[in-house]
Amino acid sequence: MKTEAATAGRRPTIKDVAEAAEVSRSTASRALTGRGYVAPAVRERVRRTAQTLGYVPDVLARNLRQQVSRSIGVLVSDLRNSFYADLASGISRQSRQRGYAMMLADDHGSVAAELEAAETFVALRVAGVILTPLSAEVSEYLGRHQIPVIEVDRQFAEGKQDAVVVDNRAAAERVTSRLLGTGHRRVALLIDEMDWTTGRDRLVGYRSAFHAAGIPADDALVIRSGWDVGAAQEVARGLLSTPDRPTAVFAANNVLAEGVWRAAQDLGLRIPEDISLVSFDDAPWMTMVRPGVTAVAQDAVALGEAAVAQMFHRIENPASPARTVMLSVSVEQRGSTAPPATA
Amino acid sequence: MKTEAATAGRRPTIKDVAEAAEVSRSTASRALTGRGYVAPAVRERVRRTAQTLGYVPDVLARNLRQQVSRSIGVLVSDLRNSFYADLASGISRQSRQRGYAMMLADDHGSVAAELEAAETFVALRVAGVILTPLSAEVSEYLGRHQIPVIEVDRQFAEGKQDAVVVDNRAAAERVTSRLLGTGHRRVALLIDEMDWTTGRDRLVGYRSAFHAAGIPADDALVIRSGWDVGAAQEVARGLLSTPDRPTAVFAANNVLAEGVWRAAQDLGLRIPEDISLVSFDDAPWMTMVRPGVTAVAQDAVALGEAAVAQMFHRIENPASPARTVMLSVSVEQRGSTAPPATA
DNA sequence: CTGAAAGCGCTTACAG
DNA sequence: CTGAAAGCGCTTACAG
Repeated sequence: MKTEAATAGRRPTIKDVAEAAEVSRSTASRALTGRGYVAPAVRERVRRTAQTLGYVPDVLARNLRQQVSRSIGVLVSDLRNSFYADLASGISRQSRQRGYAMMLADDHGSVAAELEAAETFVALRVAGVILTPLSAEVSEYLGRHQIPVIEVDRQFAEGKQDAVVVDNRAAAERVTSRLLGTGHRRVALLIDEMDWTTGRDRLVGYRSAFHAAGIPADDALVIRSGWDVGAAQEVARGLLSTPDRPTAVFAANNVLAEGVWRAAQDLGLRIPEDISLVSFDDAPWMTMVRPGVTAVAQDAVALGEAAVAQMFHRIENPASPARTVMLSVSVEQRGSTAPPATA
Repeated sequence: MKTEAATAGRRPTIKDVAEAAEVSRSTASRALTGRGYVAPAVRERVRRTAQTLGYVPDVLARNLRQQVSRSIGVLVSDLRNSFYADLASGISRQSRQRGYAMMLADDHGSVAAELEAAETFVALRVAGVILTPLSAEVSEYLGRHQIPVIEVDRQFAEGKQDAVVVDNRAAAERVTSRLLGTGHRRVALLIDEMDWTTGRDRLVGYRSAFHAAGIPADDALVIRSGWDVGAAQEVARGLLSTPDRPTAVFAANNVLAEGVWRAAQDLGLRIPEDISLVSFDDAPWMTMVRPGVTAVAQDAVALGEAAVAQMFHRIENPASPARTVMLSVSVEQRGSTAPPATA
């Protein structure tokens, strides 16, 4: 059974299988897909033939014919950041379980790269896109091309678009309240952006903790930083060098927390005796250092899985209203927080 | 210019563009792809029409017709491990730059999942696959289907298959030699596998350092551990509790190093006074803890980029002999290593 | 129960 | 300079 395909060195197609099994392509297709009738004996013969030829159907061609898509596009900011990597991991596992392949791209923070990746996804006819958006345009663009979009971690068009997020406001309020409750008054917030829902809501939660405690919040303690460790370290060094330095710092994410940690080391400040530290986002190093760093822990893998679930919900109910799924977080209480020395 | 596509709510095809621009599909195609002749005025009209219709060509259909593939498959062990995430990041960036989309899957250590993912890649007709192999079968399987394979980090068929790795032997010898050179005699190797080239070569390097120094190696100091932090921590706790405990531990990867670090903390052992520690693989936490951990640093992003380069080399030179690319590593000397107390 | 024909969205020799 | 026709690999009503 030497087929032409084998001789020519090209991949066998269904035509090769059909010829070798001496049936038509129609029958071969029905035998292999299991859709439509075919005599049991014939089906067996076709399947065996496919097996021996090493035939693997071209699912791209199949999908084209069936006018369906079995892949999803995933677009995150930076795979080297463990938060996004975990997210991708959750999405990957969950989507493969449903028989969908994952196309992954990262935009390394560039709005242009983000849009370019979105265009690629449209051209690839993915069934949907899960992304951590950098701009409002990208979701709009994909929506215009009728591609379901799930925003994860942050949202641009709150309530207009499906999203999977955590309750940033509540979590920020919770950890800030704890600090205030143990006697801290000068609690600084180190933050790198307030344009996204993440930053905005964390700021709001921080402020409402002061309000709830009846303590006036000092806006000078809301410190803006660049987004990388070096920038945060420098800003934190300045903040912690002032005579009336805060007694506690709430870092709005794990990168900023790393900057604060390093700055405290640089200045010889002891944690928590001289300064308490809380991080939004947990990270592996926070349990390695002494003392451990108290952190708001998001389960990024679960976030990814929930995004996939929402995506399929959307695909099955195209007309249902936009939904925002909120996942809970946990606060990992560690040694970096304690009552202030002066209290 | 209300097209049928717009009215029906389906995506515009080249047929819609052609009709709206009042040309044939052939001409529309030539105008949009730039291949083949078309009158300048006509080309402009077609392009404008496509623009206003929001036409995005289906690249899957195009690739089917052209019998080419513009995607690569990537298969790693676990995206949540920063080494693999960095690898994927390098591959992603480099492949998009060449106009290829990346399909990503992770096998979470399961040989069955690995093979399943490989089958999906064949069905998807990827141009090639880059993977961190778990078994010899997967590369064989892909090879049988004429899909170029690049093995990264570890190899199964050394010299028979393209690969991008680091010189594990040389690096392991280098760090072990340094320990011996500063007076250590009882240097343990903590290792989780010796079936892959990674583990095997690190062991060989460790041993040849002893040989080169003329010091007899004690095989009882080669300690086998499970692959996760908990297992390593337990094994290390046993090792460090013995009366004749080693004066230095060389952990064969970053997960094992974390286990050793935690075990030392558990036992109240000071690093480096009581025990020196070296890790193969750097990790963020190693610069956060005090003292920092001396590590062999592999640039995983660069590894990924090199794998993509090798993949395109292979695609362009299908018959060229298998090539193993070896990337250099650096040794990050930090505070966790010092001469032994008794020296 | 099976096969001939059409067609998914695209490109490309080829004829005019 | 342009369009009709064929065909990539597949599936699916439909006729027999």
